[in-house]
Amino acid sequence: MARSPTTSDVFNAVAEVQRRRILELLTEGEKSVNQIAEALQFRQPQASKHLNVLKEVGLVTMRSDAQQRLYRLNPEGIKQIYDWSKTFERHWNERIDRLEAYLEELQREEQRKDTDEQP
Amino acid sequence: MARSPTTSDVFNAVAEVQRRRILELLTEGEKSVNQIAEALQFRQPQASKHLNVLKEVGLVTMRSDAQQRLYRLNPEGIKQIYDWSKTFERHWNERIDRLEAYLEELQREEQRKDTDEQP
DNA sequence: GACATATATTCTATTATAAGAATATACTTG
DNA sequence: CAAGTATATTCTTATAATAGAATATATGTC
Repeated sequence: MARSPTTSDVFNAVAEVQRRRILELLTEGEKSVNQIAEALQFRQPQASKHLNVLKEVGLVTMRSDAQQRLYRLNPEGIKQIYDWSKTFERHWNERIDRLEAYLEELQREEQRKDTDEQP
Repeated sequence: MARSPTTSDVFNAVAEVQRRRILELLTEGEKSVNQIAEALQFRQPQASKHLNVLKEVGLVTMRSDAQQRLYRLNPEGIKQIYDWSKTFERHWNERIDRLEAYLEELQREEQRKDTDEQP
């Protein structure tokens, strides 16, 4: 079995760094294919291909204006990734909690040492 | 040029749905390779291979206990994905704001119609 | 050391890119 | 309709991955 197609879901679509760059660029607002290609330094066909993948998984929407195709970020798609990653949130928070608890413990030890040295 | 290796970063690593399932399972706590394989219904070699990818990108850590290899979730890796997706947060919030504004506008229109019908 | 348990590695077959080059399509304007 | 502009599609090449099967490695026990 081969790897899942890039169009199978948002996770596969954003695995490609160039497509993440497109999404980041589109936070500035709607852009044409050529604007995207120029800004990110790739050739027009590559821009079209990547945009098509993003469109298929719903990460962008497209509208036509004369010859131009204007692509716009569809944030709902990225929210899927956000929601999934957020389900792990308590795990890294717990880690930070444990680290903070450890640091506080160190401080208490330091203080105890200081007061012990007093007499 | 081919697709980036699955070990190139966390985004490529979690593109595979089976690896996401492993991460979700590991939220329950540290587990051995066989426990993971059994819980997720894949064969031992596949479990080992997926776990190795996750380890290489830092999404899990491993420790040895006799013959067993115990894998544990490393949430920092998922936080990278969370942080990236979170930079788009204002976009889906704005969308919801616009939707709410639109719904309120509809309601006001309904009310205006109702009062117009009164006389 | 022989045997059992737990895990990792290797090999194969199938599938799927991603970039580049060339070409095709769609729309606009003179 | 011819020429120009903007974008999409096709074809090629090189690379990579996933599952399965078979095998190798490491550790524990008798």
